[in-house]
Amino acid sequence: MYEALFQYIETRSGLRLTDDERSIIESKFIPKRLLKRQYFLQEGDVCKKIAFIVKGAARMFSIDDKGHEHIVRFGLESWWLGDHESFNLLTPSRYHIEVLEDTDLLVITTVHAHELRDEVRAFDLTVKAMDRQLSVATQKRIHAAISMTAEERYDDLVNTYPQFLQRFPQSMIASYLGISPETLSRMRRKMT
Amino acid sequence: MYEALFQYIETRSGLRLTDDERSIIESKFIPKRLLKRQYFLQEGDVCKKIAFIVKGAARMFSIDDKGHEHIVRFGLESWWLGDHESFNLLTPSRYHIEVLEDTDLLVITTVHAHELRDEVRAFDLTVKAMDRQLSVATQKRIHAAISMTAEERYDDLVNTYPQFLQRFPQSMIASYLGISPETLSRMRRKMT
DNA sequence: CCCGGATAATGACATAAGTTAAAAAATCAA
DNA sequence: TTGATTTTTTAACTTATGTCATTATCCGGG
Repeated sequence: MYEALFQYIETRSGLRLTDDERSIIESKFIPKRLLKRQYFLQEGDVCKKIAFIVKGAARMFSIDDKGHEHIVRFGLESWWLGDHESFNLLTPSRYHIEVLEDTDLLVITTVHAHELRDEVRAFDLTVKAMDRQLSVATQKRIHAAISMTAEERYDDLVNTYPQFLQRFPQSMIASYLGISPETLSRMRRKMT
Repeated sequence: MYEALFQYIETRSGLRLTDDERSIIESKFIPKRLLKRQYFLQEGDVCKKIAFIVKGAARMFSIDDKGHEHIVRFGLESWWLGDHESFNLLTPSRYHIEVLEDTDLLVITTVHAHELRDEVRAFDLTVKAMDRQLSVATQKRIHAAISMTAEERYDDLVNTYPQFLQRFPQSMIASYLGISPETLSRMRRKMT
């Protein structure tokens, strides 16, 4: 269960974890299994935990006043779940986080995460690497949103995250791209 | 010149800087003045430096194959300039960073920034706080892009960054919102 | 294997936003 | 101040995308 996380930390940090450090990590992360359609976070709650996905899939989305869902982020194996905005500002979240398959998580609280960054250098380096990676990915997504047509954004997604097409239904891909499912369906027909 | 930066670090980190630390910081940041329309970074260059804006304004933008400019980010006093993607991945930047007024910067290299994070704890905390703030802001912007109409996005900008309307021409605001200047002009008329 | 619910595709139409071109207004420099 | 340049506004038209309704397809459970 924890093996995937150790692997992840070693790869990201470029450091080898000692047995001691592994125990520390095990003591701070709690395993949790969610069944398909269960929620990790609901709108209005403050996000006080983040989770490493060992196995499974999830989405983070909002619901607007017309009842439409907007997917801000997907999660798959070795990704993290949590609402950065709520987590960092301690404000009620505007989002839901729902797992789309039966999913195994390793959950850690804010406090434990801070402690762990101080106690295990590899973890601190990992978080820094994640922050960098996230800032790259989000900047790309913003650029895509303001400068590309829906078709170009879809192309981009197919190239960047081909696994999304296998794991998520088309209507959710459309929501992630910020277009209606009908538009995505038409685009796909035209492209083949 | 450095006073604004010291202030910024003390506020963000919640720590007081010693005279020693101030000297270290001064030794790593180089002051630089750019005149209106000069570039801090050009497309194709690798971004190896970031800069703190002491006084002035800037924009980071790309140019697509139709010659249209797309503004990804603005910069004002106490903000930072640099392309995260190029900076973190060491790839050639897809963006230009241009100052829009005569601008005073404090510039630091990647290497010096890393050293400084190790040597001055307040600086490390500041960078962490900045990363958090950035992840909040970018998540918000992504959500806005996929879930709001152009009009709602403009409203949001007016509330979140009212100073933008004073400092940047309307055509650049439109570019930042991902709409044509004509559309923004029409929206504004309708709203009054 | 068939049924029923979910997901995707399609068509007709409505609306939002882009494009092009021209005029009006604002800004800047001599 | 004035003339030149840039920015903004406006209008007519095109294109992209959304909406609503309907049909087709897929898929899992009996």
